[in-house]
Amino acid sequence: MKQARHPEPHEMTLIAVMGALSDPIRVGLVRVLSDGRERGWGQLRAPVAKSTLSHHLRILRDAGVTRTRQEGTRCYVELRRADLESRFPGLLDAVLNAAHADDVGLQVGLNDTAS
Amino acid sequence: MKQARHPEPHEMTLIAVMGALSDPIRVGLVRVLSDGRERGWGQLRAPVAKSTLSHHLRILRDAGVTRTRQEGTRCYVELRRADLESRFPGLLDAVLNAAHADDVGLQVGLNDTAS
DNA sequence: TTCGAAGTTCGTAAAACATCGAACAAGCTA
DNA sequence: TAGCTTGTTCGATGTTTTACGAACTTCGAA
Repeated sequence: MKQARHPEPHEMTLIAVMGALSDPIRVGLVRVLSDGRERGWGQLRAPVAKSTLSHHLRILRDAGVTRTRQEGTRCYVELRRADLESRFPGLLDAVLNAAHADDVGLQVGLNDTAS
Repeated sequence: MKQARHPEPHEMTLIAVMGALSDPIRVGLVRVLSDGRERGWGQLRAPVAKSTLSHHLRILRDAGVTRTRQEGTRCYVELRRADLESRFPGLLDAVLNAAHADDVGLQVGLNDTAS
């Protein structure tokens, strides 16, 4: 479990980001992270097997949408809001607003832990 | 070749639109149409077979991104800018700006016809 | 050092997608 | 009517995506 590679802003591509955000589970994950707070992997709740959740988080990470930090055996995920905004201005907000208005990604949430 | 069905604005889904806009050919088509002018099918130039182009135009149409109008054997395509804007505010512009800055979809263009 | 917890990776299977050429349907035109 | 033009649809193929469980790796705890 080595530290995963994250793309620099200039390495992000529109197509990869659009692809990453065209799956309801991943949009749900992004919504959960949209308050800017870093979340523990285990805190994330989605109706898929953990290997599948790992896969989705990888797609988001590889596209540059999220950043994953390792700490011991745990890892923490956060949205790369500023990087996305500088690279693709307005895109993330437009998607988040649309997802909110449309109730996309509600199947994803947080486990009830002491926040 | 009956008139194709187009989704009403309330039938459009974010996921379908994001999916439609996560392919470079389709982003290129949207860019070509982004000046708001209606274009003839035959005017559209993309490095794929015509059956494939037809497929891409269908994905865009089914997602609600474009409208296709039939006239005799010809058909004409246009961007549904206002519908998209009302349904997903800011999304199309963000994608178009990013695509422009990033040179996404340049393989798509117009045939040199008397405009 | 043995065990459990946390994620990732692997192997696999099913579905979706992109692509092509061929066949087709519908409307002009000769 | 016969033929041409314009796009769509069909059938096939290879790739990508989503998904699962099992196996694996790391680290922390007992």
